[in-house]
Amino acid sequence: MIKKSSGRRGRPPNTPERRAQLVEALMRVIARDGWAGAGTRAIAAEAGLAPGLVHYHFRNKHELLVALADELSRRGSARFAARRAGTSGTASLYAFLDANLARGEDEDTLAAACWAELGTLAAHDAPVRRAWRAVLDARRAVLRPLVAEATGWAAASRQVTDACAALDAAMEGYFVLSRSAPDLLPAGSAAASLRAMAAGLLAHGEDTHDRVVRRRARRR
Amino acid sequence: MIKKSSGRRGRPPNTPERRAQLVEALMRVIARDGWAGAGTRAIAAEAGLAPGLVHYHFRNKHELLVALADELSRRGSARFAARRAGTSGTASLYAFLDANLARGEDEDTLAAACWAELGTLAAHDAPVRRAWRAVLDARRAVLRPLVAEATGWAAASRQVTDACAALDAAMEGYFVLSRSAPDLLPAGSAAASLRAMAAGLLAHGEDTHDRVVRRRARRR
Amino acid sequence: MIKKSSGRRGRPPNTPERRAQLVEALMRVIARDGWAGAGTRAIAAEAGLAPGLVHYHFRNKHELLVALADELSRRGSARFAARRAGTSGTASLYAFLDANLARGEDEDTLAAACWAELGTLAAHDAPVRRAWRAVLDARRAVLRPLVAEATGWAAASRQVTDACAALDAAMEGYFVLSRSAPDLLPAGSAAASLRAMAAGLLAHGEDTHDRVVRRRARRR
Amino acid sequence: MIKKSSGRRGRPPNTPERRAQLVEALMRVIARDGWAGAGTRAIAAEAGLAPGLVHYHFRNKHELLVALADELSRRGSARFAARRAGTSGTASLYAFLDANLARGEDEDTLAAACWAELGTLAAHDAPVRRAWRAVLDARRAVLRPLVAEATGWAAASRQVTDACAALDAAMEGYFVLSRSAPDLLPAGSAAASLRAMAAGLLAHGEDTHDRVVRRRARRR
DNA sequence: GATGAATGAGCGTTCATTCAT
DNA sequence: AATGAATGAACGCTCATTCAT
Repeated sequence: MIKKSSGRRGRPPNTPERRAQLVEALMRVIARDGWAGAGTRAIAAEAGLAPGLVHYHFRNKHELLVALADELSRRGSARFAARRAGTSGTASLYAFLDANLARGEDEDTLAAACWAELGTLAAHDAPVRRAWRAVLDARRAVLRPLVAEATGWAAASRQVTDACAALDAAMEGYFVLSRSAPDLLPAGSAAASLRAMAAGLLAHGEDTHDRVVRRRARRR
Repeated sequence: MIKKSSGRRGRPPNTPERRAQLVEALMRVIARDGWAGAGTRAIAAEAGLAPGLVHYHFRNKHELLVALADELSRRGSARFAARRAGTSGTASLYAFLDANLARGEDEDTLAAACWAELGTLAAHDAPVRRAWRAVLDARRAVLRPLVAEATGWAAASRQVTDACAALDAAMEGYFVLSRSAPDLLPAGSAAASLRAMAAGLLAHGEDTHDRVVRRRARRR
Repeated sequence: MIKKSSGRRGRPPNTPERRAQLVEALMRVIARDGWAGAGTRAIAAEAGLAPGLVHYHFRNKHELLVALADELSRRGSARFAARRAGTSGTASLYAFLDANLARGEDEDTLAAACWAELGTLAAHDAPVRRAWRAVLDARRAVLRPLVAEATGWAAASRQVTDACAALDAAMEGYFVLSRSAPDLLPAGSAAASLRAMAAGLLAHGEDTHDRVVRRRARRR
Repeated sequence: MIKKSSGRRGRPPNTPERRAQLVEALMRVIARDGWAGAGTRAIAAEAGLAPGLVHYHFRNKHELLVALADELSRRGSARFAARRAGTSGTASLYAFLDANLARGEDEDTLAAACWAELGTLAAHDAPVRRAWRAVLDARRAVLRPLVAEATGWAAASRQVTDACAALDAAMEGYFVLSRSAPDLLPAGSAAASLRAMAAGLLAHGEDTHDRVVRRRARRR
């Protein structure tokens, strides 16, 4: 039971810190051993806490996973915010992609590994899927206007939707490959290739856009 | 050693059929419940066989997983072979991409789901990684010349390597998303977007290629 | 197929050969891996036969173990018969002890290992105990008159019984130690020490005998 | 590393008690059903505990077995210490033999049965062999000076070594026979016969000793 | 809040035994 | 007689979860 303040007596609640501590430990364990290696005991040990604490501060493992998804979301947003500063148009879009895949000081290997793992876990576990999906949707809410701005298309258009999906997919795939076959990804190639793919998508959408517009014009 | 007599009489072996049957069952179970749900008992039940049979026909679970990787490889090769017939140049490349992602009669949802699962499993399990990687390498051996042919670049060049990696990543990501968030992928968008991204990669490589060539020219 | 003659119709029964073959294989497996390592498949493999044959020629594993006990008994009797030839009195007794423990051409390491294993198995398995006990009783029937002859005591006397038990125990223990701690038994020490222990038993019995006789005399 | 906080509060550990409880249960199960019957579930049931607890308090079954060996060693030492009090020379040696085999208040049937089982297990299982052997060596370290004192021979001499081995073997064998054929061992015969055998060994060694001394004298 | 024991279901695997061919 | 597949119980072990202290 998460008793929040208790007024006077008793010790001060430290549940938020403990939860953060455990989520942090979970990230490290997943990055090292995958979800299969993330038993409650292993997580607690990684956090330097007693095993029983996991279920004291989290109802169950799902909740811990959901908390992890939130943390990943926060980190991603922060990275993007830092990179976006002062950009606009296509540059903003590239800043978004770089925030996810570029090597550098703000690169977050742990988060990438966890995100890849979550993507697969989400397939079979409804609560996890909901949390993972929430993050994805939040990210999409950021990405969509960027694509719209970079192209001039309507944010709700099919072209934008498809391009966003494609970029999501490419990023997801890079996360997976960078864990399971890192030697296939020359350092720095991911961010550059992603920009190139984005460019291809925009150009393609452009063509489609033109065709659609022309077709509509003809109909009149 | 007495040669097991080798006389004819006796029950005829059926291990190949059983192995295929079990691999097939494993695909269905993984597609439905993920690797975490693919216990030996569940696999046997899905195949309609007794639990003990799994370890009668496979030395252990890893071997079953390796057999699955082989099967995925075979299926992928077959799909591509069918789609490639009579094409050349960029069309062959597109045939390759479509073989992996296009909707249609030859689409293989089960295989895609398993492949996504394998990609994550491979990160923490050396034997699985070896099997998975062998498939990836085989696929790369097919993809590389296709990209080279479509662009005129040297097959061993950095541009080709990066483009292949990018296409691998995009496909990988589409597999993940199509399981965990299928509603985000409008039917048919994957194959089209992948072509667009490929085009972007080729154009980008073209630029790089030109720059490299020009730089070399200047050096003289 | 090892079809021997076929007389007329049907094949000639070869169950006795097969049984011998399997018992022989069992001895080797037990000597190498102990009873715990003697699975039916391992036994069949050691014999170069198909797994199913074990239960074709034996009702179950117990029966195989009983057959092993018989075989051990036959071998022991044969070794003693060879060594006894032309001896009498104490020499016969020593021939008996040597037949069980002396190093030499007729030494049977496999049999010794199996006998040690059987001794422990017999404790918890009634059918095995019966077979093992039968062998022990047969051996006792040989040993008792030897002790009686070497000492002049009545074969049915308590002294003889105790001496036989002590010799049985010492032999049993030597079998165990020679497997689990062979380096503690200097080559050749077993047979010599056993003779010395036997001598001690006979002398002790002598004392007891005298005391008993004297006591009886006094009573009159 | 965060030091697990080490605050006082929390459930007090009880692993030592539980381990003792489980070792005790293991002894009973082995005495009743042998090692083959000593599955983790059976042991836990005998101890009145949940099955999972076995592996909570012991890393694995081997560790439990090693703990059993330690316990047997402790019990044997205690019995001997009690019987040895105030004795010297041959009487101490007899006290040692009686501690292992005499009937009486301090007799430990369970321990004897387990020791017999361990002796056979040790043959094929390296970790068990190490534990069993450690006990054997400790016992030998006690026995050797006793024999040396009772005879006046050098503790490191071959005669002493052989005599110790013979006594070890005899005790080992009595343990086996007392389980698998108790009716062959009249109550009380074991301890008496063992003394007699020991006497025989000492006398025999005496002869050998004399012969050796004489031979050396002649050489001069 | 915190600790570490307790619980029991489930996992991969082995195995004696039975059965179809 | 022989072969090799089939069966299901059991094993050692792990784990999320619960609970007493």
